[in-house]
Amino acid sequence: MWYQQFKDYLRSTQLVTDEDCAFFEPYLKPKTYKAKELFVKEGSISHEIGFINKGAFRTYYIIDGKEINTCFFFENDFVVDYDSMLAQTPSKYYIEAIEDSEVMLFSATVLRDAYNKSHNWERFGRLMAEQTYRMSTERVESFLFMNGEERYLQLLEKQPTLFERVPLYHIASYLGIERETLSRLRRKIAQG
Amino acid sequence: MWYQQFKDYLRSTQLVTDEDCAFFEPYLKPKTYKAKELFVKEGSISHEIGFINKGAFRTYYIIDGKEINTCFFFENDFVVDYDSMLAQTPSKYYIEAIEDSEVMLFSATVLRDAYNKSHNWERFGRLMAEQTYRMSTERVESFLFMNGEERYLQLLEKQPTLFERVPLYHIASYLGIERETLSRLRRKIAQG
DNA sequence: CTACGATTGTGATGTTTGTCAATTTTATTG
DNA sequence: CAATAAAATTGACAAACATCACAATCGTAG
Repeated sequence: MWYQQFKDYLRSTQLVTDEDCAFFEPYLKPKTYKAKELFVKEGSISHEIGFINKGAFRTYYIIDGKEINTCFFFENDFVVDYDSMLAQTPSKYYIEAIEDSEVMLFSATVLRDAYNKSHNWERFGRLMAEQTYRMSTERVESFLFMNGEERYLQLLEKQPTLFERVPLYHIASYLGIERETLSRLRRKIAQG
Repeated sequence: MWYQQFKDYLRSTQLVTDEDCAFFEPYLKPKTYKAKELFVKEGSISHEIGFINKGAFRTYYIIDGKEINTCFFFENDFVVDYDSMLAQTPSKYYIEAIEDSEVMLFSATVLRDAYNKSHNWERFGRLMAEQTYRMSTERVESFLFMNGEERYLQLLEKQPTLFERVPLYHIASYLGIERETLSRLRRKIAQG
């Protein structure tokens, strides 16, 4: 059952009790997305968060007619435009399913209620924010301290599964380089 | 009085009560830093957070013998290696006073206690984390979507005071470019 | 005021990466 | 399996940026 996976994930964090979980249950809505279907459209305000049971999503931005990927989400991740959700401002991004996917949806309002009613959920929210912050700073540092090749090698090491599920031209823009450049890097690295 | 400025700041957030503030008061330690004095040394674990009453700090990293600035802190900011503090891992950075400064110090342990004891403080921590997260993603985006010139112009618009208090060669590395490149950009922009 | 160090600017040159156009390889569908 | 679309590669060239060496300017202690 779909509920089960979400509950298992929450339990594994050891941050919330079964009681805390029960608060959420009535507000959870399962939903499926076909590959290429949009989860968030640029310009919209994100009211919903999805816990991914199965599948994958990408967040991208369009600039000069070119798509730039900023984020990938997979099983047991929360798919959301966190920025838009937090500030309740229009999203700058599109979020698109890149595989047929199954998610548990819940609204930002319910989450905020949970934060208000339960210290545990508030802590959960803090730790989530701190964790995403750390991922984000790592990314900033990768741009400050490394060149494209080093960023590629680091990503390859840290998230090898990414390369099995996402085409290289999506990864290139995530690394902040052109697909041609990534292709050349890979040849250079393969040749030694 | 130094306490007062910190309390005024906390009140202005409207997130914590006077009672919540009182919890902190016994643990606050005023401290001054001379310009060029270190607040955090690379390799150390950050146990302390400072609220800046007056002055300025910079966070930098040394790579290939070259300093790269990643962060600047000013009045009413918290100066801290947030990453090292959260994860309790050795800092990758140096944090240095760039002006004679006055800060209110408190320990990460006290903060964690506050998080545990008070839902209000926990919420405060969540919102801080969310805010720093948003600043961090903005920075990632600036690297993905913009070139050096655009990053410079954006920074000039968003943080004009930075340019009054920090030399350009520190700003250059913050922007991810060389000081010479920044100098040339400025000439080009000045000439139209 | 002078001298020194800190900061900023400039020129010449090389490297890295982007851009455009085309081609090859790989996957998908009828 | 053939046809077609999607993804990855390649070459030629241009633009952005780094590097090295040095010159100019600014600010401040003596």
